[in-house]
Amino acid sequence: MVDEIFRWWPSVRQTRDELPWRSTRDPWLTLLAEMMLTQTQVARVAERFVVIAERFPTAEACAKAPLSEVLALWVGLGYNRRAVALHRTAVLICERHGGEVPCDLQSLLQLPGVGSYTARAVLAFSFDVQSAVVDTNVGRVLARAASGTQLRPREAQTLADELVPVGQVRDWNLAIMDFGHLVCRSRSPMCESCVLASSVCRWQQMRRSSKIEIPDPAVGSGGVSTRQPTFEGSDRQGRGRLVRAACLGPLPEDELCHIAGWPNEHERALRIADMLVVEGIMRRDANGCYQLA
DNA sequence: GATACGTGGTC
DNA sequence: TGACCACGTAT
Repeated sequence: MVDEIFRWWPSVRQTRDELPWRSTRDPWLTLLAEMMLTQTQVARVAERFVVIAERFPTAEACAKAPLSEVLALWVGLGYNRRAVALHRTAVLICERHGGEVPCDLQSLLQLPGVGSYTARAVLAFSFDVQSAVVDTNVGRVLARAASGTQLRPREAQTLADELVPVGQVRDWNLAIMDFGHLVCRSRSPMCESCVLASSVCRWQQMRRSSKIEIPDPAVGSGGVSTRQPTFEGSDRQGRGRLVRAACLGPLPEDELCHIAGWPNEHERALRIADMLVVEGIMRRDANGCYQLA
């Protein structure tokens, strides 16, 4: 599988290398990019990454900035609690590691907002540590091509670790992610032109030798995300509106429900605002107004 | 292990 | 056009 994907990769590599975080191996910028990319599509992160990376070229620069500035830079990306985690992580990197991103898995996992994927991404992309990243794309490739069956997260990680070629950690992880994104896509995978289809891919083998349709092994598999409830009218939608509005100025308590888009649900808006306070995204000022923390 | 978490894009 | 999809971490 490794050889086939590496033979395919050059056809897309140049384009993919234009993504701004691919032109650096700086550990802090890699960590910043991966935290921004958490559950957020590449296309929407690209522009904003350039802005934030320029403002916070080091962990120290981020740690010294007020959280409200980090939040204001973040707004529009979604999952605003990641901005709080980023700021805390920057502070912790300064306190615990002298301002340098740690290069071991355990230390990285201690940082807020850094989980299995992000920690390994930093190791693989900026430290050349033997390590495999399993994001939704990689998880899908592994389930379909390497296994042919659903994988638990642990199994997916183990499989991924076994594949990493010595001395090509960064390139391999980028290549398999690109492959999952562009060829082994979630919907309508390009099996017709896939370099794995004729030989390696277990799912294709099963489909060829079976009369009935074989279900996609990537569905519900480890590392592949599950769907979520409707956004319209959800708490998340109201939260997003409150945080966005708070970037422009303090929010009086009695206006919260209108800003959240629920004119008749004052209680609900207040509950959401208080959740934002608990999460460290907002705070109540002396006037009882809500503003960015 | 189920659920919450934001926004923009596709069909 | 409204349901569906991409996209990891924390609890």
